[in-house]
Amino acid sequence: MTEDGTLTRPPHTGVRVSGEHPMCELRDVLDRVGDKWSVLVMSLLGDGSRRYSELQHSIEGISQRMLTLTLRSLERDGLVTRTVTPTSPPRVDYALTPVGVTLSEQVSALMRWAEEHRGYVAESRVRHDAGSS
Amino acid sequence: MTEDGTLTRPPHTGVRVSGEHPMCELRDVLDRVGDKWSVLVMSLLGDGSRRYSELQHSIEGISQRMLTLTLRSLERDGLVTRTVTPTSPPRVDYALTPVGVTLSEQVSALMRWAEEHRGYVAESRVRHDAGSS
DNA sequence: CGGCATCCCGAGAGATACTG
DNA sequence: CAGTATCTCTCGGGATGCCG
Repeated sequence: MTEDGTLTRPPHTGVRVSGEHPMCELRDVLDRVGDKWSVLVMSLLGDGSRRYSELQHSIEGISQRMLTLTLRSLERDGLVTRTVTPTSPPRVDYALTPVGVTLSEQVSALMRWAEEHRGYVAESRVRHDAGSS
Repeated sequence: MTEDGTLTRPPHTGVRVSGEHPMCELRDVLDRVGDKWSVLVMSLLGDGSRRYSELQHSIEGISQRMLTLTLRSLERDGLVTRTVTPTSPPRVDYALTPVGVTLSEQVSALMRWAEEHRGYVAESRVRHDAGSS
């Protein structure tokens, strides 16, 4: 994310894999999925729409700045919608779009993988760290 | 990754989602998947084992440092194996473990998602950027 | 060939303060 | 309440140089 508020993905170092795979578009998705806050937000919105403040309090440790930046980015990509209800005090609700739902389902698949293999990974680490003591 | 060479995921700011979801283990996976180089390496190893130098030349733009760090990290997590053949000159081959293969399959699923929806995301961005001119 | 050690820089995360 | 603006500082990661 750039300083000026726009969320244009900056200078990918022009990565290119041998077999001419379409890695570029994959990177966009991976940047999304790899983003700490995006995933947490999408995970919460998977259970239904939430207000800004609900998100802020549900996600322990996120700053206002990062929450806003994350939501703007998700909105820009058409993954979440932002609905303003101009009451007083104002109310803003966020929800996943249909496409956003499909991505969050992919993330769920990844969560399942994580749960299935977390023991294995943990053991591997212990074993590895013990060996190279 | 820490300075001293260990790859212990440092100070996660103690993220915790409302409903006591097991986000912690998910983060490990997402850090893996979100990592630019890890994914590229696993993608290449998905086609069979590779030598260090093959990986380095196949992945345009990766530095020695990053390739080594990435491989060590993947090895530590039990996702790739490192096989040294002490010939002269020495030869080192890397390959996915069975569990590594299952993760790379998840990544493939994500790639499919990316291809299916990349047009949508691109359009959303254009539309959004046009609107908020 | 296949690394590790060192120096260095800039993007990006957090904290804080202000606004419609 | 729901943001924007600014300032600071960490640390990911590139470049370079040396070892087994």
